[in-house]
Amino acid sequence: MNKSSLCPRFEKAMSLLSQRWTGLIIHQLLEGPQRFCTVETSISISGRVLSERLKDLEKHGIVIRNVYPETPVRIEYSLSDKGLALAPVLQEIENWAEHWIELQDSGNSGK
Amino acid sequence: MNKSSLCPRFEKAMSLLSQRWTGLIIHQLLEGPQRFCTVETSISISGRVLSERLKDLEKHGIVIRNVYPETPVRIEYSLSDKGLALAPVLQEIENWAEHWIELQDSGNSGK
DNA sequence: TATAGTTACTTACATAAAGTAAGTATATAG
DNA sequence: CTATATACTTACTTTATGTAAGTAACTATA
Repeated sequence: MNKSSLCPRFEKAMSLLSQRWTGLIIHQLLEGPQRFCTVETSISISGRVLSERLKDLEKHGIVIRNVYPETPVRIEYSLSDKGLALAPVLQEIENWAEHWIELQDSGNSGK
Repeated sequence: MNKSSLCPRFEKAMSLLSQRWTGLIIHQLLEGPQRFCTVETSISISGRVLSERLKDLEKHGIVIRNVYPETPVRIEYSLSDKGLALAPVLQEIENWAEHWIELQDSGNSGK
């Protein structure tokens, strides 16, 4: 019951970032603004869940939905400053993965 | 279809870390070795899922299960070097949360 | 010896989240 | 009018998680 030991900001951040796909979507958008179908195929997420996640991330001010009334209309998703600020988090995960994840099996690394 | 754009190590790391509770469990264990019930109550996770996660994290060499044949037997979970190496990731999430997460509403921060 | 308590789980079942596939809306091209 | 494309939404299935009860091993108390 002592959830009090956790910083509520951290807890909120974790509830966002520990959702499936959220990290990969942000990582993908760090490469630049992209369309729905680009993200969809890049990370092999289902359209249903991508739609859900993008709406959620937009609601949290992490992702921005840009509509270009071209012909045909083009919609691009990009990261806000809040979203771009997550770059160091993803970078640290990459660093860790480089050092500690082995590809052959999923067992423990002896490094 | 082009999953090739993702580093497979990173992808593997994300599939672990983006599971619900994984981050909070590691964050909790960064405070030191702890018993099952301590983790359970600290982060309000259900015993069923905690058991599942600890087994998975142990399998991946991130968590170590220490059995002390005392009376009564004491079982403590701690982080391996691989697990301890995740500290910078959690730290970056904390930094981000400090700067960008507001507590009142879940909307976008204007910072 | 019987009863109850504690820890670390496991099992059975219910609900929530995610995957799959088809459908809709809007627009252009032919 | 038909076909194509993008960005979704909807209906349905599968998987993950939550809840609550149960089990195993041991201790403490009556």
